[in-house]
Amino acid sequence: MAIAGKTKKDVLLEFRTAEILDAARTVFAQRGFAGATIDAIALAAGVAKGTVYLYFESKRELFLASLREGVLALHAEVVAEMEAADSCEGKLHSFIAGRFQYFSRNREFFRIYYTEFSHLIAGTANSQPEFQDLYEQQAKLLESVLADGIAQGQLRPFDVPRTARMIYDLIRAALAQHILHGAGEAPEVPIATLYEFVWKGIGSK
Amino acid sequence: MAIAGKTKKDVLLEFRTAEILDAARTVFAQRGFAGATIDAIALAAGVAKGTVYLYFESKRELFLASLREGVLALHAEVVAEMEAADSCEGKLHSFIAGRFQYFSRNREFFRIYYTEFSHLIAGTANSQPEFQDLYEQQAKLLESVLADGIAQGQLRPFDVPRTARMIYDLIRAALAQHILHGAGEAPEVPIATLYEFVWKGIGSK
Amino acid sequence: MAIAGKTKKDVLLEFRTAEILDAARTVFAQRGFAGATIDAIALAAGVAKGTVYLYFESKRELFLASLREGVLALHAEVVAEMEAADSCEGKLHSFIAGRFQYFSRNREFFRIYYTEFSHLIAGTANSQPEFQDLYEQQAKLLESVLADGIAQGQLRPFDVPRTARMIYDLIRAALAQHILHGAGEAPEVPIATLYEFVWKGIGSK
Amino acid sequence: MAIAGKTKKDVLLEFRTAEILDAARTVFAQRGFAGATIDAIALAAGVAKGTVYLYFESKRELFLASLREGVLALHAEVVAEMEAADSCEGKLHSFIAGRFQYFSRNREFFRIYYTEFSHLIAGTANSQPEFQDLYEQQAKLLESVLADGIAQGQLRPFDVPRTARMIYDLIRAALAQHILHGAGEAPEVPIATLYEFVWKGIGSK
DNA sequence: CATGAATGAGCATTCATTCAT
DNA sequence: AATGAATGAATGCTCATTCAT
Repeated sequence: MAIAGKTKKDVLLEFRTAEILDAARTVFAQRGFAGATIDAIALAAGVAKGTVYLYFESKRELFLASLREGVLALHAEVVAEMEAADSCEGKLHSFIAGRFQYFSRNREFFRIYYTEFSHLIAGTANSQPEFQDLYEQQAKLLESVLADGIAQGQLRPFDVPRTARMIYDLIRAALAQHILHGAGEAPEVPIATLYEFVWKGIGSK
Repeated sequence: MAIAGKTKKDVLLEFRTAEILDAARTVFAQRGFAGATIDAIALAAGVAKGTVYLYFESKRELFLASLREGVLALHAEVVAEMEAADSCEGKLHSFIAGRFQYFSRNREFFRIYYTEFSHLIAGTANSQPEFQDLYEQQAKLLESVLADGIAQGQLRPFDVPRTARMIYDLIRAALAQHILHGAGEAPEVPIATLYEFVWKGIGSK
Repeated sequence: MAIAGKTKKDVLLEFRTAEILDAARTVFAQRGFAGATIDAIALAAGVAKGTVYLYFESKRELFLASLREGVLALHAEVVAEMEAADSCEGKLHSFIAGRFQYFSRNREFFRIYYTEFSHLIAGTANSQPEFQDLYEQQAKLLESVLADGIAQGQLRPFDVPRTARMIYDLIRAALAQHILHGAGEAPEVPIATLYEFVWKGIGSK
Repeated sequence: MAIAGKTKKDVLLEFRTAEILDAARTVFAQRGFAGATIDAIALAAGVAKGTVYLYFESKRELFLASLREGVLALHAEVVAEMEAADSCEGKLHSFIAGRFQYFSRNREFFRIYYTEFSHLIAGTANSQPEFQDLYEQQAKLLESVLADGIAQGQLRPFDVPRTARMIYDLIRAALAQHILHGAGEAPEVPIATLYEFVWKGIGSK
């Protein structure tokens, strides 16, 4: 009974949180951080303005939460996919394909993801350290694949961190073309093009 | 006399315009579009707030003008550099190196350039058609090099527009690392790394 | 049984009321009326926010109740003390000393008492007639002593109501110095100083 | 010409400042600090909300300015009046009478003056050090008169700072009765009553 | 032409109060 | 009776834009 009571509360909490988070993601994606208003988010979530503040401390916090949630889900999915691959090529392919698949299912989220990581790179406004961490987490994942590839002689030696960031940014760029300007095209072609480009760019021969 | 009078006027007009444009570039670069105020720009330009509106219709318009000016200068410089190169590799190298050189001399400008093209790609808030044109202008320049390379058999056949945009965005990303996080490092190494990566990625063998 | 049941209810009612009233007094004293929140009071009282509204109509009402309670207790104590004194001087001294003693034991309460009577006098925002009554009750007590003193020839004739209010306010001011800025000093000295000043000020010779 | 131009500007500046300050004084007096809104002040001043912020940094700053202005004017007037008196009694009388006269001409201002000094004494909310200074300035003025009186043997020896504050607060209390509840009565009677009260309270015999 | 004083729409945040459970 | 989630009105402050001088 105690469990049931607690669960009921938790369900509501999660439900509202998700509701608001979803609305926030949509509005932030459409209008950007500055352009989004709490009013609009509350309206989209179907709650009153004050309710948003029961679940999130501030506009910034809400924004970060919506970004964090998406990035963590992306990361989890990609990691799972990569673990299923056994070769170095396979892992790289999973890293790329996993991202394409995730964002194909979360198109609106890509806008915030792309924009905010651009801001992070440009050093504009935010500097949220947590942000840098999320970025690093992604890059490290790629670094480890590249380092393995070099160790196994499949890849030529190169500056791993620099190249990892380069590839990471390249994928972001290709994703932008596909997700935002791809008009619903199947992801196989761009994935193949990108994978080939990258593999050739770093391959040993 | 009519000519002289008009010229004098024009000189003043151009002078003021340049003065405001310079101030705007600096302030926008430092604080971003939302964070910049007309007050700050007017102060930096040494004119009164109202004067800014005699030369530019709105804050947005001023921002676009300062961006346009920089992009056109970049374009002109890169085109000149590329024309001096005769081979396909040389042109690609010039395209990359020219950008690094331009932005090494116009570091503050890079922030707006980078951020705003990110916004353009993300489709956030602006959609200024003129903007899209500036982007296309850059991409076309690259496309023509790639197309030539394929025609001459130096590059393997691939989807030219897609790849051109991908490379273009990759260069932007590498520039961001170099200009914003490179701590004054010489541009030769990142240029070489990037060039090699790209050339291998699209090369015929 | 009916009596027992009702009593049980009443006990709980009184208990809750007192609990909330105490919490309110503390919070109002610390943060002032505007600065206090129902949330904070409910927390301090160990009840839920909504519960406060079961016992008091509004924030203002709760504030008034906590003030009233304290003033009535003060009044009762001072009256008892004065009745024990037989001379006119003694009664005046009791009036002053009783206040010092009461507020020495209810320091936190003094802040609301002082502030709110200031507001009452200044005519700011409240005008609660009940409030005026509490004030008058105090003043009348003093008036009767003064009138007696004049009747017995110990005091020179003067405008009794005006002087009573003046003395009353003077005591409030001296209390403020003692309670809020006295750093725990013994009350004897300020009581003596004040009593002497007043007695000389109104004495017949 | 330069002077004229500057004057014109200054005149406008002073005019607006006074206009807003007047409106602020009235609104603050009627509704208190918390109850007053910038909107209401702007409306009363006949300007737009934003204009208020061209002349004053914040609501608090505006409030302080309106208080400061009044207190300084009061102080200047009282000092002038006291200098005209040559005896110790005369100076004390001027101190009292000057205040009654000033506030008779600035009734609305008395509300802020009274309330805010009460807050200062109660230690509520503000703590603005400047505030404490204004209070001290008044008290010192009185202290010097008392110290002179004792030195000349006209007054019995007593704790000067404590008594000065007591008298100062007593005057505030009497002023409150007269200004706020005196129904336009002539000031002579309360001045006389108060002066007599004080003089007897501190006199040597 | 240039100025800068004035405008007022716009927005994040708080909190007393209500009411379904 | 008690709870606490939800509400939404209220407000200080910013800043792009205008316009009288």
